[in-house]
Amino acid sequence: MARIVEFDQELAVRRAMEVFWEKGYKGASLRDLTKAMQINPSSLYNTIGDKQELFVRCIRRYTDDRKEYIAQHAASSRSPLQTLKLFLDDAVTNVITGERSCLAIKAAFEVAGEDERIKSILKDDEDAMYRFLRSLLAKAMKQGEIRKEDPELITDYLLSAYTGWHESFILHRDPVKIQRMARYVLKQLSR
Amino acid sequence: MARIVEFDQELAVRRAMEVFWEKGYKGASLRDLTKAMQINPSSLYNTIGDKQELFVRCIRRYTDDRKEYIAQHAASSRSPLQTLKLFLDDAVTNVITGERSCLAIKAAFEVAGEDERIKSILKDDEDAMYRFLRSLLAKAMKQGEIRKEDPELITDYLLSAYTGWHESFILHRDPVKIQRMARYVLKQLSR
DNA sequence: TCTTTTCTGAAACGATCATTTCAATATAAG
DNA sequence: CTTATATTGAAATGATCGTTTCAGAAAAGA
Repeated sequence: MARIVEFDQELAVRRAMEVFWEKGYKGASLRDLTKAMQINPSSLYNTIGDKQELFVRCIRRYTDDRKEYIAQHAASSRSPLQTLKLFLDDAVTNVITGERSCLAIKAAFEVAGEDERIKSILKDDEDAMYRFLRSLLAKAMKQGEIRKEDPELITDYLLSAYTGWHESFILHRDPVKIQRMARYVLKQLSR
Repeated sequence: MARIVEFDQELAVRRAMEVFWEKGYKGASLRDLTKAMQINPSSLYNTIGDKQELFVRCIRRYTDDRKEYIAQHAASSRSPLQTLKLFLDDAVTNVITGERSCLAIKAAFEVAGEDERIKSILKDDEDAMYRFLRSLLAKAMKQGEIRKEDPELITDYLLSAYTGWHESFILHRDPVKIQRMARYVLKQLSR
């Protein structure tokens, strides 16, 4: 037979993801990408495909990481409200420590209007997060940990707020502002 | 003396704005731009400047339009709550009828991390909106039209939600979802 | 070891990028 | 009308874009 593929695809995609994350889809050149991936363009095209396909893989990798996060917290033994608090803490941390914001949100605004595959992956990602939060909120309400309301509305509210926090942090770089908003969300829920 | 500038700069910038709005900063080529502006690249460089400068002008034009909107509603004779309702209606309409989302938000996520001038303009824009809403909310609270709360927090909440609505609409294209969220906001305020 | 298959690296591909050049053109002042 | 100055359109600039080509290196089976 013949030679075997030498480079680690998973690692290479992870490295490409970092480049897309920082520069955006259009802002990342194939030179940037292949340099970070430490492979030759020919290797990229022989294995993964073109730039668009690589981006799809990167977005999938990013959202898969989130799916894992959700799975972990969904199986948690903590109380719903405690899980929710942890989730909000992580959300705040994500916003105020990420230099380059959130890859999924950036991709939504940059290319989801033109690229159906990307849009579909991001939609699935949001849906998964939606189901997780809705179920969490429903449980917390049932157990009387938070005020009873339409859990779907609250979920939409949380997801919207998270996106807004990212934009706010890009413009103002004010961690306290984000933390205050998160605290307010929690206060409103338990009030 | 000499020849006078022939093309209408204001109109040309407006046309360029549409291109940036649709394709993003990096996605818009100078061919796209000058074709839409109906001018020659040399005219662009002799009057406005390079691509970045043109983008700055476009973003300024966009945010100036918003400033005008704010000024109109700030001087309105309606009650604070009525103005707020109108504002929310406009926000929903903006989200669910705009094919290309919001130029300011897209620019924030695409370039505000790297371009200080753009970031500064967008920050000023957000600050203006912030002051308008805060004052509106404070008045509405004073007059007992809505529940008394920290008006700054509610303002942050509203602005965050607006950004999130845009992302939601890009992914789901569900107008009813946006309308429900807006109605929920209002319900929560007056409750 | 030899053959066969496949991957890798360097180079080159045409296309398009943002930007500049410059001669022809148009206008206002003298 | 002439002259001086500025704008315009067409073309070309070098750089960079995403992608492909291809010879040579590498590995597995015979």
